[in-house]
Amino acid sequence: MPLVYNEEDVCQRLAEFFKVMGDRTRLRIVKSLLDGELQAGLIAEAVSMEQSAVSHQLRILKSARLVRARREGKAVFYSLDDDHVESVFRQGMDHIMEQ
Amino acid sequence: MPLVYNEEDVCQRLAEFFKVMGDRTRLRIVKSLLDGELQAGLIAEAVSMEQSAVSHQLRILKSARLVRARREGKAVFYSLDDDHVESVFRQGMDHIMEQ
DNA sequence: TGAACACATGAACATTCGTTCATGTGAGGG
DNA sequence: CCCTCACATGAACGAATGTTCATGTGTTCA
Repeated sequence: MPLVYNEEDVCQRLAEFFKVMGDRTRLRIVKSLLDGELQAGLIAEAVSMEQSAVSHQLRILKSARLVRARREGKAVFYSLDDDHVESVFRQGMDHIMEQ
Repeated sequence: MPLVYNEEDVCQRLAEFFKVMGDRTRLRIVKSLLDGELQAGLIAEAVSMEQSAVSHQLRILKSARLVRARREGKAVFYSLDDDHVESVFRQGMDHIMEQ
């Protein structure tokens, strides 16, 4: 894997990242994780959605490295993967609040 | 228009914003505008795409207030609408460059 | 006014996406 | 072992998305 990506690859990968952020359900999940890790079931409760739908979205968030999972017995805990996710979330808020 | 939005609305509007950022073509357009305004035709040239396709995407970017347009004679010049667009772009880069 | 240029827009099409429903998997308790 | 709990996954369906092709709009200049 090269250290420097060409413009095409960068925009492609960046687009994939933002595409994952570009869904209301996934953003509500991310939002529910801003204060720390949460058990999968509680996330579903927090966003008032079916467990299955949330699980599908968690899978997408995990594949894109926006969240990470940790198993503890029967439960699985999810948390934001790195600080940039929160940064982007908040910068986006700043943008939509403007004007 | 209220000053404070409820969580649902925020995530909805935020998702719409990121959805617009979540396309390779549009990101390449945004990228081409990082250094300042550019004539529509030159943007199409910069991203090596048909004028029509770029125009459609510019429309979407403009509706979402990511870019703004300025007409000067026959030409139309586009530029990023506010600094948050660039901030989000760069924060996104930081994220995908990590690891 | 009419031709040329720069750009916008509408229809149509293939593709992608998110949800639901049904079922699968893995861990713990009895 | 078998049942239950917590979560994951696959198929399928309707909805949304991005491009192309054809055409429309608006501005300049002869």
